[in-house]
Amino acid sequence: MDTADQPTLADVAERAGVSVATASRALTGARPVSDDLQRKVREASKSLGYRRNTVASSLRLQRTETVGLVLPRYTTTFLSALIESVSDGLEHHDMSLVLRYSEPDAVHDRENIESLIGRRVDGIIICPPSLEVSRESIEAAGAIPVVQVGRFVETDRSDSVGLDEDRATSMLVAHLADRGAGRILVVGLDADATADVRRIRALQATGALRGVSVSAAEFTGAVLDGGIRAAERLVSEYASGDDGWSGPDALVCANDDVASGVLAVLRMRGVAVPGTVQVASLLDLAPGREDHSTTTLRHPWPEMGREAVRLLIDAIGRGSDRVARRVSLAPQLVPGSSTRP
Amino acid sequence: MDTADQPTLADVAERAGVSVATASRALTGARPVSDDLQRKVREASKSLGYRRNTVASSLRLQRTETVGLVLPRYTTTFLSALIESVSDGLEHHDMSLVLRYSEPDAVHDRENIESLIGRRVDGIIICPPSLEVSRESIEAAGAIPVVQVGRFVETDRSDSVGLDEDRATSMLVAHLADRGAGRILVVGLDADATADVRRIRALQATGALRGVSVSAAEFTGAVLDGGIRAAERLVSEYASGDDGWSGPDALVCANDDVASGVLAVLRMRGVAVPGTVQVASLLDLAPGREDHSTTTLRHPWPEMGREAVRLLIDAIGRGSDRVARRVSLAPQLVPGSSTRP
DNA sequence: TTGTATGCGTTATCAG
DNA sequence: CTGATAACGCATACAA
Repeated sequence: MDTADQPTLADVAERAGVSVATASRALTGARPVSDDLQRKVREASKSLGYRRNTVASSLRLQRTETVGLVLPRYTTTFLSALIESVSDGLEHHDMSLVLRYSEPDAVHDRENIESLIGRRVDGIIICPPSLEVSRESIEAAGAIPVVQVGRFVETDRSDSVGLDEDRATSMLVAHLADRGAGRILVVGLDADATADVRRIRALQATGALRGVSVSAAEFTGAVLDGGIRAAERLVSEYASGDDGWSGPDALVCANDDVASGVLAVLRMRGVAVPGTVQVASLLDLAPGREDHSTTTLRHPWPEMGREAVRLLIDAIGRGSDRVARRVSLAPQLVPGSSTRP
Repeated sequence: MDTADQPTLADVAERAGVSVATASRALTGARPVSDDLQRKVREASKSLGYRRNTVASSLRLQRTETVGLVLPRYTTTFLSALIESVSDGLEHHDMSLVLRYSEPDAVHDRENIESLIGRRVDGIIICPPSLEVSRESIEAAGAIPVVQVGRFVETDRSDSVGLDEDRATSMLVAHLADRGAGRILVVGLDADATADVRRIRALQATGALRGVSVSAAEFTGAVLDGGIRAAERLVSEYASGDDGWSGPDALVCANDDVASGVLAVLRMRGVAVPGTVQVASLLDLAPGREDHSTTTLRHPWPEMGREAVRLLIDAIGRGSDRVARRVSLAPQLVPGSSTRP
């Protein structure tokens, strides 16, 4: 049996006793077809188990109904949330998703883009793996629309969607200030890293508006252990005798991990949280879990994915004359028992 | 400027002063081309920024160098590990990955497959979202090779790769028995669910070989809270006075979450772990984290992805005369402080 | 070794 | 409304 191949439109047409043109029109609905032939074609199609060959169609239409998604290979919950929402969004437009991972390495990144262009994807969504390196990859895309998500590399024409960092910090500072904080210490941000410096400055800026002082603790690492060490230093420095506390009245941690470490130590050493010190985190590491032990900021990855798709579809539709758009999404403040009610 | 289009092979050929055939041969290396023309074509190609149109190529070759990956939409770390490893594996073969999520719903599942067939993917890797529903979807793939991964639906021709469940349970029981356990209680498995019943039976079977009794606690849920409740019942039932314990000397939990709950309660109530009772988990929920607080089994998702790709590539190469292969991978035992050294 | 011509499966154009 | 036919861009059988 050599009929293993999929039936073609010609097969359908023959079976229905019409031309391929009519068969095509009947199936796509691009042009009106008489009810009679319409029915015949549909029947023939069904009885043969015909499925349109997307490859041929793409070649003819110069459009693949496909978008490429390029992600750095951090195995985090964030990125899988992003993948899912992008996949979802595309599905609504009957588009497919081709996925590629990139190392933080120039050539590989570039190859990914090239390969996607070779496949003639209609658009690309990329989370730039490296801020120094990805620009030219992105620009290599040329006429095909690109949307950056999460991270952001300055380019001429690409849209981007990211977190509204200022909003994030101001939400958190406001939350603490509203609950009586007057002296905030930042834990787990590295004053030698550009991105972290920006965050610290942003915290200080909003702090100033609320009359709250914000300073950064020495960097001890942005993981659980770093939180533990930072908290132990705090306790040895500020906890005097029993229940006395001359330290900051609020701690802002880089993420939930750090906050967990901090919380564990403070409580173990008898420092009341949130009574004496409030603790909050800038980044929810496990959006799945709904334990409200720490007040934290949930980054809107699913929403970012949706927005990226929206921008991309729009850009695809609109052709080449566009202006770069940047959309920033606010994080969600998830109150927990580490700050006052 | 209407030259926004990508250059075609014809453009390259013209620029190099050769026929398209020669240009094609020079670039693909399918047939020998004189050094001189070889060079000319390469140059022309580079200077024009030519990139082979994969769509046209696929149509001609009847091969897309693409595989579809269909996943249920559980946002777990497991699946992202799977995606990554599949993506990796495919990359080694210069193949692309098109990703689709499926609901546990028949029509949607079927549509995914149909869409992939329409795109003429060379193969499909699928984690069946529902054991009842996916069979016909899989069989709809017809001539194109399918590999199931993680879950397994009985079909005629599809390969599959999964966890070696028997091996998993026996590893865990052996680990506990080697450390003196003689009476194991299973926590967090549901004696009313088929899959769980099989696990319980498997535990009992290996227990019998080692002279260890295995019974299952009443099902209180397979999450943290379930572990807590189960442990509290145990304590109230078996903890007599101070430090007396007449209960099981080992607990096997459905997953790390349950184990965490159990551990917290036991330690809080003064039951020594692993001194009096050892605790282990059947499923490592956060393979990323390296906290060794619980002895647990790490499921080999990355390896499963690799294996799935291997099977698929092989099946694609081999054509239609194949026999269904099933490969089972052993989990990795990660010792932690909840069992004895 | 190189060139010419054909077809992969669809869709759009242009006549009827 | 319908049909014949010409692309889409590439790779190969066949001829030179």
